[in-house]
Amino acid sequence: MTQIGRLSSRTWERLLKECGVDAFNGAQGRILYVLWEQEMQTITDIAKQTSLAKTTLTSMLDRMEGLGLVERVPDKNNRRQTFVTITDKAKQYKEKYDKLSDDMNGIFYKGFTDAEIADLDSYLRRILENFESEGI
Amino acid sequence: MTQIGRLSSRTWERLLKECGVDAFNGAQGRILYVLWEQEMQTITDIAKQTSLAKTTLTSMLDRMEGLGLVERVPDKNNRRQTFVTITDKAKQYKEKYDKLSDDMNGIFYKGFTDAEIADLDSYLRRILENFESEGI
DNA sequence: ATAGTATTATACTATATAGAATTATATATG
DNA sequence: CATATATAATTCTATATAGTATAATACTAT
Repeated sequence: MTQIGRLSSRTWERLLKECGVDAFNGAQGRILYVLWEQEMQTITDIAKQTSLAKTTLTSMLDRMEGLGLVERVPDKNNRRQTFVTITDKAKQYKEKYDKLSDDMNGIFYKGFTDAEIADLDSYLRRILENFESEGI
Repeated sequence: MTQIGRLSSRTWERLLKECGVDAFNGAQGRILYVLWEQEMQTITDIAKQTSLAKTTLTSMLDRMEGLGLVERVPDKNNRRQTFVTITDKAKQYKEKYDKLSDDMNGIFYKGFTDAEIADLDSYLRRILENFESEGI
């Protein structure tokens, strides 16, 4: 699984570059993905959904803020926490992202039936739950 | 799968540390793993088996050489290539590694039957083959 | 009130990862 | 033989990732 992770990460970076998406890279794209689902989220929320450490997100979001992809919005009710929201600029890339995401899946799941994909998906979810139940 | 990769990478690092393995870290352990299988390999061989880029291995092997885990041995028949071999020091850790690897699988596959594990394994191999057939 | 604990995020630091360009060597071809 | 091409590894550079330590704020129990 580590190997697949590396190969798909590199392929994903390449696909983005080849299709002229130079506004963000692969890792940033994965963060944008969860923000497209829900525009306003705390850093802890994003950490949970991406399984990234919060320390990683601090610097990632710094860079993405510099690129004009996201903005930090202080929460007035809880001054410890900060909301992150995507900018209009980032929103414009969603369609292209979805298309490339499909291309990626095309490589990934070549020769798989829909049932097999669903099957694998359920295995992966179970593994994620195993980590969760270990408090990881 | 990216999420699982991150969680298991962090868990793997933690397991090694908790069990007092401070001679190498998780990423280095994965390289040692392929060298335990076959002691003498070129850097290109290792790159293929780990799906790491050769540039990554250059610096990884530098560090590991510094730690006394591996040695570079020039190939006398082909001066372009370099063999990498594990040291006796590294060999001593194999048993502990295997034990921790089992622990890791225990978390990963909790609640899985043997048949399900084999099933998932075959899906993952197919995905790896998909990348290979794309020349990735 | 306040002391202790939990939560949220960041700064700092170290390692991992990989692309582009480069160097050295080997192999193929005219 | 000379030149072009392929292969193996490295250097250089940039980003991603996460751990430890820290700071600020919120919550809880007395």
